[in-house]
Amino acid sequence: MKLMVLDGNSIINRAFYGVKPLTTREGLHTNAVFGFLNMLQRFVDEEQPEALCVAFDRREPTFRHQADANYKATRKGMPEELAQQLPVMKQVLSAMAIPCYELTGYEADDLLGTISRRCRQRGWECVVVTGDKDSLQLITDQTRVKLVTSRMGQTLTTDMTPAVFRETYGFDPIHMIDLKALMGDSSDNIPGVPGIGEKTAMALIRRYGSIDALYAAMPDVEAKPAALRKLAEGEESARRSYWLATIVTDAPLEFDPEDAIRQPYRPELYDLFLRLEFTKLIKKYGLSPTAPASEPAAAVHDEDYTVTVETPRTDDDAARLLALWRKAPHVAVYGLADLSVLAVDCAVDARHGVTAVLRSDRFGGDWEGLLGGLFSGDIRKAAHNVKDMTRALLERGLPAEGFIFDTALAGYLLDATAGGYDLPRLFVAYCGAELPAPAHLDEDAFSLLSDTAEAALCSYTSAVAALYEVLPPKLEELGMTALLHEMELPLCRVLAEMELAGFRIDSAALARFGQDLQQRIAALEQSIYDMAGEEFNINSPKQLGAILFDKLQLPHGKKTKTGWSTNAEVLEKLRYEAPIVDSVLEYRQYAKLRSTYAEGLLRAVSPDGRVRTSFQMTVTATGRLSSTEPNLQNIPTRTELGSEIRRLFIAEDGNVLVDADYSQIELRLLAHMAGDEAMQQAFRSGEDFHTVTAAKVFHVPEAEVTHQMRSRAKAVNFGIVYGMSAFSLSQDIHVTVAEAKDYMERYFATYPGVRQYMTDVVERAREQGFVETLYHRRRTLPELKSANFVQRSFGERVALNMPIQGTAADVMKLAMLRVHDRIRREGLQARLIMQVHDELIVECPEREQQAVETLLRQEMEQVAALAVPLTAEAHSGKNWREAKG
DNA sequence: GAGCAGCCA
DNA sequence: CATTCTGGCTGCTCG
Repeated sequence: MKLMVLDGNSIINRAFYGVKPLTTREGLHTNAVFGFLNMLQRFVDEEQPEALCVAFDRREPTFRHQADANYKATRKGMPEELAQQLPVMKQVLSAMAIPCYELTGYEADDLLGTISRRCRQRGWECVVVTGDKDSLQLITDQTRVKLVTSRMGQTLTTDMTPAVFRETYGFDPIHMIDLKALMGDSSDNIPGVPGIGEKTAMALIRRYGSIDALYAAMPDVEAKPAALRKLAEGEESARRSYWLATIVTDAPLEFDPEDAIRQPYRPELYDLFLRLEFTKLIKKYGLSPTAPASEPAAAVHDEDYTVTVETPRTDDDAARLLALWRKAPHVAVYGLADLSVLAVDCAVDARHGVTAVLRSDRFGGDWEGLLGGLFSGDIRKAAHNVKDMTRALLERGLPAEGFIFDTALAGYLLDATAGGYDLPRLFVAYCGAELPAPAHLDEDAFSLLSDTAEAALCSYTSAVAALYEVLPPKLEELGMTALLHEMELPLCRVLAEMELAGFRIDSAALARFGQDLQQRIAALEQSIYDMAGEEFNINSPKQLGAILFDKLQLPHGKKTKTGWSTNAEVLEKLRYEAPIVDSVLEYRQYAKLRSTYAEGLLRAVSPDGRVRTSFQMTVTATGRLSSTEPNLQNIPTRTELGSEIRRLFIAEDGNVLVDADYSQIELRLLAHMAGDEAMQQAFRSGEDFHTVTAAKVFHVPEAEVTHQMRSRAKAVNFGIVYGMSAFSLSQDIHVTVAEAKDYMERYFATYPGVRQYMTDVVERAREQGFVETLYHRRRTLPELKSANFVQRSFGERVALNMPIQGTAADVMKLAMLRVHDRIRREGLQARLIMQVHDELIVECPEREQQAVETLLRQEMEQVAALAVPLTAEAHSGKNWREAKG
């Protein structure tokens, strides 16, 4: 028979810090409970114990505290969010019929000791699960300690048997007590022998086994004279520490291993999980409600307007609804991400509406037919997050047409810096009321809580309908109607197809690349430790700073909020001070490539060998897209090694990648918008713009522009777009502030229209409270009115940058629509697969390569008519790096 | 989650 | 006076 006993406090503590905060609608914190249950499940699966129980600490002082005033005196209390979850955890365990033990005057460790001993007496095997190394002293042939550690965000367990322990420590488990008696424990405030550290203590215990044997051998103990003296002086402290560190195995606990034999869950577990909103767990544990849920009834929304809620069950029901929807000027749709449940809100007349709740689990007819009808072009739909709905539909081979409005996109256009556009938030902001029903909708919630989930779904759908009444006039007022209908909405389809297409990646090669890096990292790690004279976590800026600036006394540069900066810029300057710095820089480079790119990307590869990013349309303040899970817009390119990653993004067999990018689109837009004749002329000349700028700024013929002159001109060119100061420019190109100021002065003299534009745009922004792009995308700028200099300056830089970056984003979005459309019109198999702000990637059969290169260049260049030419270059290759040209 | 670091345009 | 260049996302540490 096997019993597993958990150290409740240790495990819940790990769960708390390992799981991101979760709160229920009632405001109950649940992350630690959730994490605990997940870990518990894992342990049970691994061990399959016949009996299971949990031991907890009590708050009251223990016998150790009473004997020693200092014991654990420096311990910090647990955070309130965690403390709240302890009683809940115990309730859950009780509902799972898992006994919990706690005993006044004793710590959980003592209960673990006592429980494991009783198991031994009964001839049972015992597994102690804890994150606390103190318990290792309990290891015997019948008692194993499952040591839980967290590394890199995930939970690892090590099974410590007597053999594994000896292998690791070099002495028997019971002598953990002796070790602690010598070295002490700062977190528990156990003194040990003052002056004896881990290294010495380990060596002594390995040699002598116990403190009794050690002190018996005095004064002939093999140790340095200083250590010997400390040992002699510290004997009393060591004996006392030994006693404090010894776990009790005979606590007066009413316990018999039989008590912990597994029992079925109790019925109250369902309600408890419901309150904790653990709907996934309800399903996983196969729980069901004690009382049947009631059927939904018609919902009355307000006095004059009645809504009937109905759920179609047959094809006849569906046909009737489809006919109704086709006649209506529009309907509002909202549904679960997997389209298993949807609600469609439709006004029948001024006083009456119908909300249809389409449930695949309740529908007996042709479900695909129903969805196919609903999402065809002859029903006009307002929805929330059209791109995601389109992706879900296309993924299932269904049509995705007739979307006439997107509440999330509208919210984004109206206020690009609002921070989020979920329905409850939009409803409060634009309809001035809370959403009537709570917002906890996912597939699991739905299958379990039909009435509440349906009510929530209906209220969400009615919110979409209500927002469709209020938002369009607001958009119209700001001149953004076209932006929504001609740019953002049609782009949803393009992006959905791109996401679905994905990007093929050579995952075997990526895995090898990661392993190579790992080897290099391991070697560097060792040499860094050698140079530092100790082991530490190189990934921790705090620990690294301590080594570099305290121990090695290297000069420190910039400070951060928490200490001295260790970033690449600082380390670069220290390169020649100490060889360790170079190794750290190299280590950082490899570690970044390995964790973010090799491992990170591998995690995201689908079984078909492609990675599928998700494009976010409502995140950036300027109108750009962003890419998440994984982010494919920041794949390395600047360093040789980094760009190896790009080599692993490849075309399908028989296909090529065509990569087209705009050349200096932001500067060209600046030339256009600022109306600067000289700058426009420079672009029209077709010469290299940075060289032309350098020639003008430094008053030399273009042929005499040096590499350094060009790169400085380039830095000024880019800096201008960001509203850069002379100080930052000086930092950037490593010259004095005075020189930087001089360069900027000469730049403005060369392109006077730019200075005028910069003054005008900020002034206009101050008057209007916003800036906008050529296509009327808008960003409000309350910062400009701030009394705080930092805030106001930020506002000014944003005012300069947003119209340029934002117009570039608009132009690219329009180009994407045109490229997508032309590919379709020409009947090509090519498909757009990526966008990286000024770059588009198309994957196509080899035979289409020429046509696609031409098409991309033409559509990108001709999408906007500006005072300067827009130019795009296209290159092809078998992989991304090659296609970059 | 905050803070740091580092990757992209 | 205190700062010092826009817009993103991810991984890691610390607690």
